[in-house]
Amino acid sequence: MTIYDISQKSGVSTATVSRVINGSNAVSKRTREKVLKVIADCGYTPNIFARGLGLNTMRVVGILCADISDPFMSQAISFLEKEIREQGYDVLLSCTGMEMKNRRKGLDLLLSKNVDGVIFVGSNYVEAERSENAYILEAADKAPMMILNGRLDGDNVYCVYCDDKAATMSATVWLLESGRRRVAYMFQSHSYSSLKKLEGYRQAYLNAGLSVDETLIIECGEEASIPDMMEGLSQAAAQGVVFDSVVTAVDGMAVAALKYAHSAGLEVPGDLEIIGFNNSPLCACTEPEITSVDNKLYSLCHTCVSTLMRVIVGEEQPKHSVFSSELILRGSTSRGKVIDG
Amino acid sequence: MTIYDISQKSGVSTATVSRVINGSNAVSKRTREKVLKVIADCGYTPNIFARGLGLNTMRVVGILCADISDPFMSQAISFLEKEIREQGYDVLLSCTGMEMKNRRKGLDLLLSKNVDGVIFVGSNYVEAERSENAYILEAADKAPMMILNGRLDGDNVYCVYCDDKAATMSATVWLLESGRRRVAYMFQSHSYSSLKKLEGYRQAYLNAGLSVDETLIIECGEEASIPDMMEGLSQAAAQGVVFDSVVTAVDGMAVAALKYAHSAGLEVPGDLEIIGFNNSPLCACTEPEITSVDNKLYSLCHTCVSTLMRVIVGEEQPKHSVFSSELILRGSTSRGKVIDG
DNA sequence: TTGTAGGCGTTATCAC
DNA sequence: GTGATAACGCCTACAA
Repeated sequence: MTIYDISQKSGVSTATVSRVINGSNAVSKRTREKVLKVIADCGYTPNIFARGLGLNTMRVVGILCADISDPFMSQAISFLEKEIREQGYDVLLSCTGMEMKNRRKGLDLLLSKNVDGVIFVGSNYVEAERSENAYILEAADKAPMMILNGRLDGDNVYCVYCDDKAATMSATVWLLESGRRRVAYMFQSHSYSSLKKLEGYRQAYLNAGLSVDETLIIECGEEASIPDMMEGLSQAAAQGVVFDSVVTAVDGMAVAALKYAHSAGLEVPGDLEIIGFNNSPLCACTEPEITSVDNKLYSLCHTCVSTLMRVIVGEEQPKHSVFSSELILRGSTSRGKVIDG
Repeated sequence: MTIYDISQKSGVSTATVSRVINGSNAVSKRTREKVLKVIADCGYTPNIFARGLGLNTMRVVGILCADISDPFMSQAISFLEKEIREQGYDVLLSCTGMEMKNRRKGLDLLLSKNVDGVIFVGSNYVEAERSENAYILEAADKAPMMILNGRLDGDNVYCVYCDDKAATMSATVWLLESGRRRVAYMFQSHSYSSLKKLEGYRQAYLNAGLSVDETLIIECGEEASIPDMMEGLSQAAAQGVVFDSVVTAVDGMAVAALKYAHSAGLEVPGDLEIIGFNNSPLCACTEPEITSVDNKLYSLCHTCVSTLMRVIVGEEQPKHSVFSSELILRGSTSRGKVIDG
């Protein structure tokens, strides 16, 4: 069943059928209805490949992420997919893990399918070191690159992110103002975002006129599991590091901190206050629930997609869209209003 | 840069270039090398749309799910995506929610992109009522339909699932054999899988020579949140329903049950034992951790993709692949070996 | 408002 | 082993 069959059955030319399909208004009402009826009767759908060949697009945007089984990423992708679909585009998904070689390959594969744009998901997907991101800058030649929760400057590269430095700073300040003096900071990756958060942590101490105790900065391996991270805290404690609160780079680490507290017989928030990052559903699964930095994921995703769509149609768009975070108070901190189950 | 340019620059025909690109061995070594060099020099890549038009495939499989932000689904999709990519196919993702109209539309959209196969993810995606699934049977005309964690019989429809009835039965039996007599069952959807689980719950009581108290079967709304589900248990308790343990249809409900216990001042597992379903990462985030039914998600996904690939190349394949589950013991139950943090 | 015809870039089928 | 050339199905000037 091709456009040619339809044109025959409805006694018009293929051009007219094409016009009807594409909603051109240069078709008489009578003709349109006649053709539409034949199309409906035959259950005809245009061949997407032929159309792609002519138009040089299949209306698809590629999404690249390290690991979709991560709750934060899957939440992001859930938002993105919905927005993208509403714009009449499809989503090609590629999960590459963190290995650079695979990230490159994933992007190339997406480009080889002539996607109309690429979205990089995950604060840890874009490296702090600019040279590491060269492959993205090159790719931007072929399609717009959208960086969600990361920063990268380049032609045809657009970033949508939360001010992570300010966010971690205010989380740390919150604890300092609650009277805590030994705020630990836990993090994993060396992404741009991760380093910004660390800066924010330091800034909070500096602004308070206090100096930073470097032993309070606890780094876990890139692939650390919950037990690994608990172990990290245990070891720090065993080595004499004293901390009365923890700020973490992601919620998963906050869960680990909570479980560490439980295993060490510490009461939360009395003995240990904990603040996570991302305000993911995980925060509502624990007891007590976890205070976390809401980095406005929905807004980020919405802006990301709408910016991309405008770029695709050739509109000038801001290279950076920056949102502010918000501290969502729950039971793992003691001061202020508490939202808990 | 087209295949024609390459043919000119290397002084051969487009046919030969095409042969080289596609690894045909009917090309002399000399010619091949010459062409390969030109291709490399020009950085030429074949136009994917033109190729799609000729071959009538773009090597893409569609994945359909209700909600990728659900940890279980995102884990499944993570596994599936990896396997699919290893087979040289790309993944087109569509999250449709549970509304039937949208599920239909999602499938149609995927089919209109001429995907080589469709995978339905999620035990609650395929309905118990066969007539509700008619749209899938029709679609099977155009591409193989793979049902992950659900059952549906039809031409070109393949199912890969865990024996949910047996799984829930053994979870319930486990509690009965621990001496519990008031095992509640919590569930949400009316999917095939969900009904099978309920059957398993009933069967456990029957096999033990006990009768089922229908008030112990607690149904939550399709879209119930954790607080909603906690409320469901509270209400049941308030209405005089006595239960000493809970089996749930998904882990999220087990989290809710745990939080209910906490709010009601019940000790877990002493006053209330809890068993979840799916063995998702959530189970390791709570205190105590949650005993859950492992339904062998990785194996399901692996088999699903390898079956699909074989179907695509025309091999005869089993219409049903059934796996057995396993109860993973953690701190929310009291008997036997406990894996906990 | 409608029709004709050429082009999009590959692959496949023939001959040679 | 290689080269012409005809599909593949749609879109879109350009003509009428």
